[in-house]
Formats: sequence, structure tokens, C-alpha cells
Amino acid sequence: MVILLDFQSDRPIYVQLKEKIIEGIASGRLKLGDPLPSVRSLAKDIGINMHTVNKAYQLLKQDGFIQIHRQKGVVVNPDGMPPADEVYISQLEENLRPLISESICRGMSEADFLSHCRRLFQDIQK
Amino acid sequence: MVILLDFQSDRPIYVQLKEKIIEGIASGRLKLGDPLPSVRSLAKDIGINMHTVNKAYQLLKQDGFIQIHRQKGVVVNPDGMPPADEVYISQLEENLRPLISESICRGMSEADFLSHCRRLFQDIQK
DNA sequence: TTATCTGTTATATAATTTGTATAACAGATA
DNA sequence: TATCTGTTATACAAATTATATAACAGATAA
Repeated sequence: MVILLDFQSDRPIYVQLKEKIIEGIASGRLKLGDPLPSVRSLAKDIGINMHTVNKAYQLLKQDGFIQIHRQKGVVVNPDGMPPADEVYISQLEENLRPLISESICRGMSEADFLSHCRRLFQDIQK
Repeated sequence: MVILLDFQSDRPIYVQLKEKIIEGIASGRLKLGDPLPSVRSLAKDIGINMHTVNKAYQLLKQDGFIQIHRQKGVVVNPDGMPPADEVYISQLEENLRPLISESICRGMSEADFLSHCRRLFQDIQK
């Protein structure tokens, strides 16, 4: 699995890494139970610090996307993904709201915005 | 115009302020040419520093949402809003991608995601 | 004219976040 | 025994965020 990060981005590296792994799961390239690299090896591969990888892993573990076993290593949660519960939905809407507001200001129609979402949905799911 | 900010949020105050003003324009509560409070008065109203407001205003000005005249004050850009050009679209998609990826992981259907977007669209436009 | 308001700029400071650098520990494996 | 795992601790540098004062120049109002 190749992970490309944008070091010029204003988005923190550990956030990008977390998002890339979630996208990997969403796309099906990473399946339930699949192993992930150790914090040290992944850090070496990407060329970043071990703790930066660990931070991303801890967030993923905290949200239920992965499991971390003392010596077995890290795996995509074999018991399934966390649900789209109320807490997640309201957080999702808080994140969508400013994106939609600006799109409206810039004259994008609802249909146009939905088209972009549809295309991304298909693109991510491969 | 009342502006409520979440000081506990991980989102910087000046970003929240910028987003609130854009949402105000999107909703129609702020119209082209409408005046905005001075940096000092708005800062005093909200209870934050003048420079924090100024930072939000500078970003809004840089993107073309507002105009700032030396002594006249600040107004919503009377010449219209910035367009949804290629640069904006690609930035929008970069922001949408992680939201959609996580929603897919959590088992949300495309139709369900689009419903949330539609509802927010209607909600923002009043 | 004087006083006040505007955006703007310049400094300085504190707190938090981000990322790196080493080191060590305990458990499992080869 | 040596190596690999996640974990934890400590320290440090850099950038970001937010505040605090202060001053300037142009416009407006008293």
C-alpha cells in the first residue's frame, strides 16, 4: 500500500494519514482484518517520525477503525466499522455546512453540488 | 446580526467567523453591498481580539467575498461573489473526499449522504 | 480645528499544536 | 539471545492561534 502525503498542505500529517487509511478501507483496498504496517516501518517508509504515525493510529483505534494488539500488530477492525450514529452525523453536518455555504455563495446549484458528491462516491468506491 | 462562536471547538475562531459570514451571505441574510461591523466593534461584540476579526476579514477580502474601504468600512462585495472555478472545485473535492470516505466506512449509503446534503442546502438557504 | 472613527501595520507575548528526536519498557517471536 | 511489537516518557523546535498595546493616516462629525 502506497501512501502519498502532502507536506505542503495546511492539514497536519497525522490527519492526512488517518484520512488515507479510512479512504483505503472505504475503497475496499483494505479489508476487515487486514494488517497495517507497524508504526516504525510505516514511519520509515513515509519518511516521518514514529510518533506522527502513532498519533494517527491512536485516533483510528479510538474511533474503532482499527485494533492494536500488543505484539500481533495493527489490523483493520475485523469486527466491523463504527456506525454512522447520531454523534457522527451531527459532526458530519458541521463539516458539510461551511462547504455547502461557500458553494452556494459561489453560485453552485444544488444539483451541481450533489453531482460532485456522487462522482466522489463512485470514485472512492472504485 | 448575531454571531455565535464555539470557543471549545478545535476550529480556530477566525475560521469560524469567516464561515459564519459566508453562511450569512449564502442564506440571504447578508446581501451584496450590505455593511459589516468594523473590526473593533465586532471584536468587542463577540468578546475577542481585534486582530482575530481582522484575520477573518482579510481572508474574506482575499477570496473576494467582501470589500474593505479605507474609511467607509466593510461591505459584502457589491460586484458579486467569487466564482466556483476549477481551483475552488478541486479544493472542495479535497475537503469532501475524507467526509465521504468515512461515511462509506460507517455504512452510509450514497442516497443517505446525498439526503443530508440536500437538507443542509435547504436549511442554509432558509 | 479638534475629536473620533476607520482600516492598517508593527511588536510583543503566551498558549497550543505539530512534528521530531531519543530512550526505555514489556511481551512475543525467531 | 536478539529482534520486533506497541507503549510511554521526556525534551525540543517550529508553527499556529489569540491576545495586548500602540501608532499611523485618512475621513467624518462636532
